[in-house]
Amino acid sequence: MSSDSNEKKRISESTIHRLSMYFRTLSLLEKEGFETVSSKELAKREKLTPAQVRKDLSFFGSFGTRGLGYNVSELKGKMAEILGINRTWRMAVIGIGNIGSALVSYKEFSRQGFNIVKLFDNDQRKIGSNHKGMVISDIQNLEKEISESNIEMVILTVPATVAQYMVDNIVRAGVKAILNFAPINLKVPADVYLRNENMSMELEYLSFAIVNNHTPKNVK
Amino acid sequence: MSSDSNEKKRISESTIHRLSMYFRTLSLLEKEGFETVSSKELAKREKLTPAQVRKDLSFFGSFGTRGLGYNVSELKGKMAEILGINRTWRMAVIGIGNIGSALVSYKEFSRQGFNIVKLFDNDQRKIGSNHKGMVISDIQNLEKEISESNIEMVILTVPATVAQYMVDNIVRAGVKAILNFAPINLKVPADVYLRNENMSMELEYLSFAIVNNHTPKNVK
DNA sequence: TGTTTCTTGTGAAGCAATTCACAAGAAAAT
DNA sequence: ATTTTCTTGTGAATTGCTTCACAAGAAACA
Repeated sequence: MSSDSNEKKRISESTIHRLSMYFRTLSLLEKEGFETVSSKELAKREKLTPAQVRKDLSFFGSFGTRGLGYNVSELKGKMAEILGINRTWRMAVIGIGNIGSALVSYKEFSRQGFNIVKLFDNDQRKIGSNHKGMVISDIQNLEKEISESNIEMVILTVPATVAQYMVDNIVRAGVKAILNFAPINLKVPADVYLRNENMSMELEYLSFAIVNNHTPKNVK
Repeated sequence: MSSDSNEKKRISESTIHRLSMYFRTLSLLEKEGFETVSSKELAKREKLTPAQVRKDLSFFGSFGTRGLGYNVSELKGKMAEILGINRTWRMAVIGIGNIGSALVSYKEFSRQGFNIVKLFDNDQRKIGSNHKGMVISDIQNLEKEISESNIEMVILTVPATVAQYMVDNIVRAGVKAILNFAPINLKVPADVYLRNENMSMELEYLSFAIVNNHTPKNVK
């Protein structure tokens, strides 16, 4: 038995993040012309141990050949499949301010198949205007427009004060995943996935590291 | 003894991130008018256990009063001190593209004392122009200008292809901490702290979660 | 003043993640 | 065909992180 969805393997957050890293590195290796790669080489590029790499992969199957390593493009494909990025995702950005509008033009997202297809704002001056080939919609119509346009993930870049209110709307629209940039703890129902991108927190980590001469560095 | 810098306590990354969260929540509690707070209440707001909160704090001292809890503004002060944000930091943003220029205007940074005081780019059309009250400098002069202006941290928002080259310059300029947005594994000397902000990785996590019906959700 | 109630701070226990170590399998070399 | 070399996949050991559980201290109250 293998990909039975009832096998509730509890995969750790770190393992998933490392899969993303493997995917990225495999893409690079593919470009560089490598046909195969060993866990040793993969580990070296990620600053991990070979055992870590093999263990991570082992949660999902056995993809290698003993004595030889992994086939680069095959493993890349497997990673994409596991991560759910062997397809495209339709996304909306909510809040077209500084960060929001920067993310709309962020090439890395579309390159990975995360396609931003709808923009929302509450500012009358922005609503109806054209932004990177898309018309900015009124946040008032969010529920209706999101559920009609098959959007499964949203990026939330609104001020912290209104973030929870927006989340409630987003959830009602049937969205299942939210990437939140507002520095606030949001509440979502158990079946909705929420990730917080907190950039100040990263700077605070650096600040802590400098001030305390912290040793476990270069993490994440 | 207690705050001796030679006591190399190995504080985990997660603990440090939680300190940031405590700081944020304490600021909120202070605004809401609370004088004291218990580990129980703090934990509830962060979706943690009270023991976790107390253990985290215990690495740095004992700040509470048994039977009563913690004094909100005092603890907030301690957190700021530990995180090194009871001061301001002079920062530079390198690469004034979409993301870079959005971060220059990102209020949350300055609110936390991370002051962006210098901008760099390599685009002749941008160099010399005024951006949010600052003149964009030529990346050619980075080493000289950074070391002259007392900058200890930089935000790196350049394309992945030139990121390592820029890091080498940044390091030579004496910068001790880098927040990198380029999706690439950078090499830095052992005494330089590097954090990677990888937004695609967060979307990939969400994608994984949806596709695999992942259970440990709402983490970080 | 004495008793009750509350909450901290922290060793010990429990759990989760990482690394070790090696058998097993496959290719390459002789 | 046989031996050598290489590298995977994985239980077992280890390390690290979180939670438990409780003594100790402080306030509140009678």
